[in-house]
Amino acid sequence: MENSRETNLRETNLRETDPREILGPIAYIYRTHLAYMVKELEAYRVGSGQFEFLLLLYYKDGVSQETLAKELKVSKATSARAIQSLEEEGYVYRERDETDLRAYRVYLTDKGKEMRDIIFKKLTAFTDILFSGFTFEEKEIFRLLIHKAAIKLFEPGVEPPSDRSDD
Amino acid sequence: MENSRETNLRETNLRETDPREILGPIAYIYRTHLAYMVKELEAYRVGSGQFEFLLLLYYKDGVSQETLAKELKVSKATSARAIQSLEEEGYVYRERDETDLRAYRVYLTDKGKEMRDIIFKKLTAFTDILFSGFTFEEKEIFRLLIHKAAIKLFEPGVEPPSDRSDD
DNA sequence: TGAAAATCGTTGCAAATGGAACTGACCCGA
DNA sequence: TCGGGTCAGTTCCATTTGCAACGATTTTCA
Repeated sequence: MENSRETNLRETNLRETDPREILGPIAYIYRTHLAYMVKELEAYRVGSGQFEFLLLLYYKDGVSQETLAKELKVSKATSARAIQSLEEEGYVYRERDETDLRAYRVYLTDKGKEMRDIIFKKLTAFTDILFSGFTFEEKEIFRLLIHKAAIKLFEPGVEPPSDRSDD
Repeated sequence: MENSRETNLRETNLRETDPREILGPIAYIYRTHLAYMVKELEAYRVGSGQFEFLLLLYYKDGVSQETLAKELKVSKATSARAIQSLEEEGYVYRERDETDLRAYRVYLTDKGKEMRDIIFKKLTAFTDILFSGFTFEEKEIFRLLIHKAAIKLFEPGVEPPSDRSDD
């Protein structure tokens, strides 16, 4: 909002984007995606919230439960229980952080690493449906824009917009 | 989309889009959005899953619980309980469908209609954060693309991709 | 027409989730 | 160094959710 290029456009903000047209599809895709993965990974005893932790570990191995919670935007209680389940199923193991005895470091087991291709195959099958009819450019634009949007939420405390003086 | 301009490009589908880069941000935005709305609507005793039903009723008043469930991609049990809560709080009321005595028709009360501006204000505040730094064109492109993606999931039965012969 | 199948809604049950309280460990400043 | 504040993790409790079974109604079709 601090650059002035946009404000020079003659029809910049005449029409405000309807928030339902953004958040509705996001919720719909999220729920469909979740139900899809639950069903696909049921045979591996990987529950609804758990595969996202595996996905995160695939490129950030050895992080703490709290880090996982923050990156996935779930409570640390949920993170603890998901890791516990994954540990019981043999997908991850935990070691105490030697430099911080409060924290664990969560690592993938061989079994956990073997799930990578399986999970990715399921995810790709889903995004193939999602993106059927998209050109490659459209996929890239979408990827860039949704990333650009999501990182706006990443700082803690974006959510409380103001004092609730509007009611 | 069916034009062949893209297939002439030399590097069309060489790189497959990483599904995590799509579904990760979607889950993150969804959870942040949900937590945000729960907190903002707590004072009105509108729970986490309930405001989405109100949003749907704002442009589809008088539909059945099952229709609401399908449009929001939740179970009909969840839909029934959400409507029950909204009814107890005085936001909606139900009438039996005269032509189908199994079904209800869910209508907004005056109190429910009054919530519209409040909910929209909260939603807009959230999308303002989400879209801060977006040009108007980017917002529109994003809106179009996410809608285009979501409707791919709308047909029942898209999720089961095939027989599970991959494990 | 009449029985089987499908549809709408409800409820019991199990799983997932967040908030808050709690324990143990770390950190910072007087 | 020691005491309060912070942080990682766990657990209790309440809420939310989906699935499956069920009752009541409607639809289908032979």
